[in-house]
Amino acid sequence: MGEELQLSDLQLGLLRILWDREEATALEVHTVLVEQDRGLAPTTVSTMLSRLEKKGTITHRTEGRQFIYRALVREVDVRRSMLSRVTDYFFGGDVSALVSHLVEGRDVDPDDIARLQQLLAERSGGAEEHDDA
Amino acid sequence: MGEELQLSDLQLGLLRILWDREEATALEVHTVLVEQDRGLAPTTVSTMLSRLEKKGTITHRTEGRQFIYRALVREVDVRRSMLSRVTDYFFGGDVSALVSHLVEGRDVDPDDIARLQQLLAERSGGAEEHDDA
DNA sequence: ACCCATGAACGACAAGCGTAGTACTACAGG
DNA sequence: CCTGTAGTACTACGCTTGTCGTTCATGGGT
Repeated sequence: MGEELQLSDLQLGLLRILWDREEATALEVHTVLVEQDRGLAPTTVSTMLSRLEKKGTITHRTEGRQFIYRALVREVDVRRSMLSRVTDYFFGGDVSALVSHLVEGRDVDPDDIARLQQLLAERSGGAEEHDDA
Repeated sequence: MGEELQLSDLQLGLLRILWDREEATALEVHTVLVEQDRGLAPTTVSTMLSRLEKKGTITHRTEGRQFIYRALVREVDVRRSMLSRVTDYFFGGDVSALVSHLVEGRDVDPDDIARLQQLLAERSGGAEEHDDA
C-alpha cells in the first residue's frame, strides 16, 4: 500500500496549503506563504510546485493561463507515513513506548491525560474489535 | 536549548550505532552497517562520520591511528526533536490528537491499549519518575 | 494588429546527502 | 632504513532542495 514518501518542511508547507483549500493557483499559494512569514519569490513557489508534481505528489489543471494545483496525496496518509518513519525507528512500532515518551518528556496537560484515558476507554470498551491474536 | 536537528535515515543509522555502543571506530561502525544489510564502502562510512562531526553531532578521539567516535547528542533528545517536528506540524502539539491518530489508524493490540491505560493511570495518580537512558 | 502584462518554462547555482575512489601519512616488521 | 599496510583526508560526482533570474508564450486591451 504505502510508498515511502519523505517530505521536507517546505514541501509539507505547500501540501498543507493545498490540503486546506482543496485547490490553489501558484500565486495563491505564494500569497498564503507570504502571509505565513514564509517570504519566497513567486518563481520559487512555482518551481517547488512543479517538482512536487513531477514526483506525483500533486497535480494541476489549466484554467486560462493559470495552473490550479491540487494534492494527490491525502494528509492522513502523509501523516501516517511520516509518523511511522519516526516511530518505527525510535520505538520499533511500539505505540505504548511512543506515548510513554510523549507523556514523560514534554509537558502534557492533565487534561490531555484525561482525554487520552477517555479515548482508550472508548477504544477498548465501546468498539468491539474482533481481531484475534 | 533546542536546536533544530534534522537527521536523515543514514545519519540516524550511524547515530544509532554510536548510541548502542557508546563508542565505536569507523571500521566498527561499518561492520555493524554491513551486518544490518546496509552495505556501504568503509570510506563512505568515514565520510558520513566526518560530516556528522563537522555538524557537531558527534565527536571523536584518536587512539593510535584510529578514530573513536562518540555521539554528542542524546538519543532521547533527537527522538524528541524529530517527533516534535511531525507532531507539531500535523497535530499542533496536541498529544491526544496524535494518539488518537495512532489508535485509529494502524491496528493497535488490545495489549497496547491496556499498557497505555496503565501508563496513564500511573501518570495521573502517583507522579513516579523512572529514568530513561 | 500590436504591445504589454501576466504567468509558466527553463536554466542556474549553492548546499547537503549518498556514494566512493584515490591520495597521503604514519606505524610496524624486516 | 625501506616498504607495506592500515586508516584518515581529500576530491569528486550525481541527485535533491531551496532559491531565483530570465526567457518565452499568450491573451486582453487600445
